Parts: sequence; structure tokens; C-alpha cells
Amino acid sequence: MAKGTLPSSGSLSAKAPEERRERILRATVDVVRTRGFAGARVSDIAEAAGTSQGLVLYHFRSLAGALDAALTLLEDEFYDDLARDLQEQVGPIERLRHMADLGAGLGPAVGDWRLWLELWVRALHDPDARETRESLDRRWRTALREVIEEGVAAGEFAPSDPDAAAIRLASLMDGLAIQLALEDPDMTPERLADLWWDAAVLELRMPR
Amino acid sequence: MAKGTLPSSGSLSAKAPEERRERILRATVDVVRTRGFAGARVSDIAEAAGTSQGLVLYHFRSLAGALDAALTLLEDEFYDDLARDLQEQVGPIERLRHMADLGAGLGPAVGDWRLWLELWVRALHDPDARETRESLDRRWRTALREVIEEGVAAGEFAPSDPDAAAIRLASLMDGLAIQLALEDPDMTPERLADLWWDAAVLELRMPR
DNA sequence: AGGCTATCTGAATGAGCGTTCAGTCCGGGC
DNA sequence: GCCCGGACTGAACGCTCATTCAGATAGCCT
Repeated sequence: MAKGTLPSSGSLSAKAPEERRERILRATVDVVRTRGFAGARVSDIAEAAGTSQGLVLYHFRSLAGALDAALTLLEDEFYDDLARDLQEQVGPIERLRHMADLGAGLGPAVGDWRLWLELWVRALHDPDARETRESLDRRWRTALREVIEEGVAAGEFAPSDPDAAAIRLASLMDGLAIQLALEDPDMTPERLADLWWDAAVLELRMPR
Repeated sequence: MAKGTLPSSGSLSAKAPEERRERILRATVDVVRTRGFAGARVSDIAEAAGTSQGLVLYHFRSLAGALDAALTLLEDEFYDDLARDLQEQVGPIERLRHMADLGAGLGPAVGDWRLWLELWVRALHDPDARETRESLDRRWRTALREVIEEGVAAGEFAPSDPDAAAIRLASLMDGLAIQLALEDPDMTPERLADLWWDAAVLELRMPR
């Protein structure tokens, strides 16, 4: 969607609206990350984006509109990142290991758990957010189940109940991630990855 | 803490301040449960408690004060409930099973996961809430670890790493509970209890 | 060049909400 | 009986913040 016409100077006005829109969107995500959905102000977003409040409302119709747009941006990027990341890995064990790292925030992007927490709570009260988070969650769980099935087919995994194992491993990741997001003194990305991996070994009855 | 002097009529004014204070506190918890911390207004609390806004601010110094007080009430009750509930059960297996039910919200009180989600997010931004949630979490995890140790001592459980098992089982509960709190279509209290119990069987290498 | 429109801005508007306040009510001590 | 102070109320105050608005600016089309 890049404008073909990218004339001369910088950004003073009416130049690359799409690009500024995008900047505002990124800024919105940043603000939510730090201040939370509840604490996000139009002025925060404008400041973070380096524009006026007016422009935020011009591009999105309201604060809620900006927040919603940020939500769907998040969703789209999550999809893409996850698909790309997993495709780079070969074999179920590699993939599973990579998912542990992704969840721990060690891999690229994807896991920004503060944002996830915010999304969950917003989902408690906002139907739109509820749908987004359900979709994201389904996506993640599906990916996990696929990796598991792949492993079962390859004879690497032998879970007693693959579906239950998938749900549990996904949920365990969420639960561990909460502690990470809240900076619980005894949780680190590495520890999370280890704990989760050990659980996977157990659940999937992996050899060794 | 009931005032010894409980004269005649109902509640019109200046009668049982402690009782009204308590009513307001309960109302605050209710409001947080339904509207969330971010959505809680003084007027909501007043209405839910059947008093004036003025009185809410009279008893607690501010809205934040009321929310904080509600938080500590929650904490205290959680402690008491948990201790009492677990004491009623005999033997590690019974206790562990009971913890599954508690987490699923099947047992009495304790598990109100919407509230927990709210607490988590508040903890992201408010140090007071952070401490409360850390304390609650520690409490729950300690209880779990004690039950596990008890089971190990009795020869009922044989986890390969008791500490890791405790953390994982606690985290798994949180993760599963999120879906319950968000009313994810494929999660019910019974399913949660089952999934968790099966994980416990696996983690603790319980016979049968 | 001249207008037209999309983009952008900063100030003005107004609603919502926490907090303050002046005052009422009532029980208890003198 | 009278006064005092705690409990309580409803109205008023003032602040924060989303949204509106009246322009300013600049590319584009003729």
C-alpha cells in the first residue's frame, strides 16, 4: 500500500498520510503497552507519534477507534510472525522448542505478555477485544496442536491425549507468562522456557 | 467485629458505621468484579452500596482508597478461606483434588477469576496491587507445595522435581482459569478441574 | 494561476467524574 | 433540655480529557 508518489521533503504536512497513520498506530500500541488500555490518552498517542491530537482523531474516528485499529494490527502481525517463525524451523522438536522461546520472549516479537494481559482484561468488557483474543488464542493453540500431531506422526511424541496436551501446554504458557509479565522475582525468560519444555517432555512422552 | 450496641431501627444514619463501611467495601468488590478497576466509579459504588457518594469518600479517603481497601479485604478473605477449606480435607490426594475444585470455582468462594485478571493488570501499573497479587500467589503456591510435599512424604506422589511441579501446576491453573474467566466457549469449570487433575497425575507420577 | 480537497493543527467546547463543602440528623454526655 | 461531634447527604467545584471546529498548508487537476 505504499504511495507511489513520494516527493521531496520530510513530513510537515499532507505528504504521506499512510505512513503517518501507521506511525500513529505503532504509537498507540506503544502507549497501550506502557500505560495500558485504561490509561491510554489521545494526548499520549499524539505525543508518542509526534503529531497533534487532532490528527489521531482525524485518521481514526475516536480514541476507541484507534485502540481497535491497534488491536487488529496486533492480530495481523501475530499471525504473520507466527507463521513465518515456525516455517523457519524443521521438524516437530525444533518447532516445539522454538515455541518455548517465542513464549518466553526470547525469539523475535510475538510474545509481548504485558500487552496480552491488557488484551485479556479488555476482553472481559469489550466484545471486540474478546473476539480478537479468542482468535489469537485459537491460532496459537492450533499451531501447537499441529506441531504435536506432526510429532506424533513422526513417532517423536506419544501423548496419551493430544488435544488435552495441547490445551494444557498452551495454558501453562499463559500461566507462566503472567509471572513474567508481572516481573515476579522468581521468573525469567530462560526459566519459563525450561519449565515449559520440561512439561512438554512430560506431556508428550518424548524419548529421553 | 459487630458493634455491641445495635439499637432499634434500620439504617437511616449514624447508626452502625462499621456495618455501612463493610457494605461499601463489599459493593466496591462487586463493582470491580463487573466493571473492572478501570471502570469503577464512586457513583457505582455508592449506588451498589445504597448510600451517597459522599459517604464512600467519608469512610475511605478517595476512590483509590476504597479500591485499596477492597484489595486487602480480598487478600484477607482469600487467606482465611484457603486455610479453612484445606483443613477440612484429609490426606494429600483429597487436598489436591479439592484445590482443583477451588480453582475451578466449584468449591466455595476463593476463585473469582475475573477479579484475579483485574488484579493482575492493575499490578502492572500499581505497586500496591503488585504486592497484593504477589502475596496471594505466593500463598497459593505455598499451599500447593505443602500438599505435594505431604504427598511425597506419604509415598503418594513421586514428582521428579517437586518445586518445578508446584510452579507448573500453579501456573497451569492460572492459564486454564483465564479461559474460564473469559468464557472461552470450550472451557468449563468441570473441564478445567479435569485437565488440571490429569496434569497433576502426570507431574506427580501418581499411581493410577 | 486558481481553486479544490485531503491532510494537519491548536484552541475551544463540553461532558464526566473525583473531591470538597455546607449543612442535616441523631445519639450521648452534661 | 442542651450541646457536641460523628455519620451522612446532595449540591457545587474544578479538573481532565475526548471530541469538535475553524482555519492553515500543500499537492493536484484544469
